[in-house]
Amino acid sequence: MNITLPDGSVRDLKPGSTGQDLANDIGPGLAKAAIAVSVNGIQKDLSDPINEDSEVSIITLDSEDGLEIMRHTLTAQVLARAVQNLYPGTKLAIGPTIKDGFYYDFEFKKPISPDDLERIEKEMAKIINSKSSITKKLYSKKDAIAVFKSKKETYKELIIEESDQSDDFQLYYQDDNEFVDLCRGPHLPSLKHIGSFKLTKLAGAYWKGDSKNKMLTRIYGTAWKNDKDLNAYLHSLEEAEKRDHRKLGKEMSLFHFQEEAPGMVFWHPNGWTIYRLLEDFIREKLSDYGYQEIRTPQVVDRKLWEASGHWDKYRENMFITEIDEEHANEKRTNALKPMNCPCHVQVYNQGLKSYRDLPLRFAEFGSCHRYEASGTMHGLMRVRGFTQDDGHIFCTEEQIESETKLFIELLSNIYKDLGFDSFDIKLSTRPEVRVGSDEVWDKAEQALESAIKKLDLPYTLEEGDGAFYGPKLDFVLTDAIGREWQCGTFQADFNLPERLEAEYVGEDGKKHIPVMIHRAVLGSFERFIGVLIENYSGKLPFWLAPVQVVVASITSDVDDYAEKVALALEEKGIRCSLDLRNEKISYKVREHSSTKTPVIMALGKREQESNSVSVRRIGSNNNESISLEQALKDLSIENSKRH
RNA sequence: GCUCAUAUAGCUCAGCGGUAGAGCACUUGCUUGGUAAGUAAGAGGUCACCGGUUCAAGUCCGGUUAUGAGCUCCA
Repeated sequence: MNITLPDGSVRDLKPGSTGQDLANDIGPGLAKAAIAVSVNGIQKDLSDPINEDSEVSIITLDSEDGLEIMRHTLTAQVLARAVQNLYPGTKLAIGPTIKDGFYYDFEFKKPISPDDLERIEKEMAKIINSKSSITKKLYSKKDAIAVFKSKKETYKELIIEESDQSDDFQLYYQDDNEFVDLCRGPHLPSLKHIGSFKLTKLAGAYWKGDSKNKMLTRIYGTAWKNDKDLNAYLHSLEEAEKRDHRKLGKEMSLFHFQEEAPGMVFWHPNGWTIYRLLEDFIREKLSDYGYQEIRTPQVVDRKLWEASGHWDKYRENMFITEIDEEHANEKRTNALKPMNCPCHVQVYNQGLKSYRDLPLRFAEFGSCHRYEASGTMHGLMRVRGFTQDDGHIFCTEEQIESETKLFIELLSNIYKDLGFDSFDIKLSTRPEVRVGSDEVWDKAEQALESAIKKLDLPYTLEEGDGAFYGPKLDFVLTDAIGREWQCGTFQADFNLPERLEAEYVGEDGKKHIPVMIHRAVLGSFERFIGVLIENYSGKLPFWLAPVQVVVASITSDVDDYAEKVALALEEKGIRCSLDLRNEKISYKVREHSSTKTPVIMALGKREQESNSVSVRRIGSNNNESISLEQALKDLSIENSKRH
């Protein structure tokens, strides 16, 4: 049979030859490095026979695929075996690979602590040292279940039982031990191929990801080809930690949280400056795109929430308020608004609307409160009190597509100015439980999809992930350590307008129900600022920096000149602070650099005599001497460019 | 909400049964120094909160609250 290699060359091998035979045939170096093969795009064990003409590539640890196989073997064959050696009776659940590493879920008889990880690592090293070969056997469903039943591996049994496969269950063995694990493979042919690894953390995880199920213990780890790669990865994690907005928020004095108001931000002057600048920026953009800004109440009677359906479906997330009985002369229950939409419909409903009024775009920087589960809070990214750059578009079904297109343009435009050149779009389609006819869903899903396609943007489809009231687009940004955060959103809604009796008079003179589109670009100011800080590592662009320039005197003789320069900057609308402290200039430079001030102007006798300034930019070790006049001109221009 | 962990000075952390510690920051003195830490002294803590064990509790145990990492859920 003919085997075609990735470089196009063809080798003639006997049918039934294995990947290892092929590697041997190519050369001794590869024969040693080979860990698996890809046959016609499907990964196979090196020991699997190849029976017909195929395109085959040999996988080694030099490829991402190879690393993944190694991580897989490490978790399923080494970590799992080590844990069972040390803690007999521990049940195995699942152990997949993830980005840069792997995890394994166990049910321990007694809980273990993070200190145990070191012990497990040592046991793993011992197992790897045995350099055992790994072999696999195929079992029928019945036999496979019997194997795991005898070992009391209830989770494995369940996995096999629930599988629709009837035979060829792959069980992997090591040659020096009776350890066995079910696996779809492929695995390393031998433990000698394992590179460098480290167990990183211990956490709970629900069986099958369902919070109704039992919580298992998950051990996370990372693995690389060698120590060098492992250390580089660990170092990159440390670097990412330095960008954490919670850390930078403290260092730059942007905001804080405290026990009395969990999940609610205390904005400091510096942080609030960023917030306001961002709000002004968005306000201008919205106005350019035909939105009218409104403002609606924070505390609203439960009657409205009952009408909107929130009281039924969302109450566990709402802060409910009651008026002190002693003082209230009316008894009513209110809720802090968790969303702005019902209030926006109230504004829409004032006065009769004609089809000529549509699309009608309302915007509100709406302050919302949601009682989030305690474990979900995360710095600015997930809070209980936040402000959305919310907006609702009332339009006809026919207008959905053009509104989608217009919105994505607005969003891309804003994201680009704020330093995000790329973002992920997720299109979520109809869920099983939903309102509205299939025809309307068809139309809405098509409208959303066709708008993204016309803009030639990549997107991923999340089938069945839409809201019960309509399909949606989510716009996702990534934080310093790779966690994804949904920021922008665009959701068509066929439900709420009807519930809250929104109408318009159509061309036909009859009343119709408009479609309502919920949309936000930033999502929430809080989250977006968190992502923004991490994306810039705190080094915000000039226009967004809370303090744009620090004017620092080198000796006290030039304090007067420094004051003059600061005043001139302020007159140009530049936010500056004056540092006349009795400290050396290098001390001042260090301090202002660490708080990420974009520009430091160090002023000494030379500058005073020539009416100039020395400009030092954040991130640069150089400084440039220019005339004060030129500096004022340059910085004013820079300040007016908002990107 | 669940699992595990953590909570000591403004910040970062050490101390883990026997009179509260360090570095930085802060205040004051000396120093006027040219681009990432000049120098000396001083001040600063009900060791998150509530209870228990003990002659004695930051230190051991239990609970509460908050925070962190995951899981679940979401902007």
